[in-house]
Amino acid sequence: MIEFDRKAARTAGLGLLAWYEANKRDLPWRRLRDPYAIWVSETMLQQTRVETVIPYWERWLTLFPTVEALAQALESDVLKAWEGLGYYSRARNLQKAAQAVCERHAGVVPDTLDEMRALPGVGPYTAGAVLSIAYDRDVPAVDGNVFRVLSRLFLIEEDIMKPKSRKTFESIAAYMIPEGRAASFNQGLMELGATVCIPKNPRCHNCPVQETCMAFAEGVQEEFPVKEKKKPPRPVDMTAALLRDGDQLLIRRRPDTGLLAGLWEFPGGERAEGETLEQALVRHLQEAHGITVQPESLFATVEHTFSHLHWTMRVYDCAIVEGTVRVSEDVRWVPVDKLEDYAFPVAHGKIVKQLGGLL
DNA sequence: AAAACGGGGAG
DNA sequence: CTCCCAGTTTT
Repeated sequence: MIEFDRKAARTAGLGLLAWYEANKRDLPWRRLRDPYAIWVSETMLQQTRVETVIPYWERWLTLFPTVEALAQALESDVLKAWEGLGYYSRARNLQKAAQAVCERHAGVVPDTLDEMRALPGVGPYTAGAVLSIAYDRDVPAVDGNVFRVLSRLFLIEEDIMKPKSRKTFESIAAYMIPEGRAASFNQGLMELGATVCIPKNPRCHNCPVQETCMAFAEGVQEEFPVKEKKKPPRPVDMTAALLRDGDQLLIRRRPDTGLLAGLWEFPGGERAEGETLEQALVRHLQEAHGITVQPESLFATVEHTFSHLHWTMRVYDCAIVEGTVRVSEDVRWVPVDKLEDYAFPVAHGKIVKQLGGLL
């Protein structure tokens, strides 16, 4: 099984709890006990910093104050409210989950691990976080901060990138929970990781559990957690077309699955092997919209890095030399000053920003 | 087990 | 520039 110092774990659990109660940050979702509001905050906080989330969370609770409101909202409004937060499946899943909660649980966020886990977008972390914080259940909530803090406290050398190591950390975290106090303990563990036990240059001098930290005792806190290196983003040459009709520009909605699902963009696509950028653009517009275009001038170059790929997107001012665009629900001519009504990924939003003096 | 899935902030 | 963050889903 897992080896760790049980006595040290209990001591650290209590120390962390006391430290959190005395030092917790005043975050807006900590002022409420509404399970829905907490669930929304936990979903937004996935891979996203607190400071980034706060304004989104406040706007979200105004737009969609209840599970019912979210369930009944237009998906386009949901995506617009999420615009810029990234990982858009979180927003789509959150709405689907809200609809499931209305159908299966009469609009009440479930209070059991199994029922929470059954909702789309709710994994082991979010289920544990909502159950402990909103319903005071003594279950662990293990995120990146917890991996880091516990790996240092107990000198755990397992690679945190491997799925199986989650169980190790959940077991330790579960053991450390002071009975009935998981809400504060779990948040304390994460708070310590976010403010003191940080990845680089951890502030061990004002750590409440320095006494029981094995990594600090050996001066190796910077070496933890053990994490395998991930591959660099793959470079992709992307093209996009500015097609004009009077004061209007052509935009289209991306497919419901895959990268940036459901967001709007300027038409174009990846350059294939052995193709020039202009050839790629002409091919994509022909294939997708049945028109032949002529790239006339380079309007802008936009760089954007995702976790797994890097776009260099060339945006061309184009003329349609043959055919007519078939408009639909997902392909529209939109006046420049109405573009802000649509949810764009950041890369295409950069294009919108540069459109100012165009028309 | 590995890859896909965004975006921004810190050093 | 590199690394990393209150992760989940799909392959």
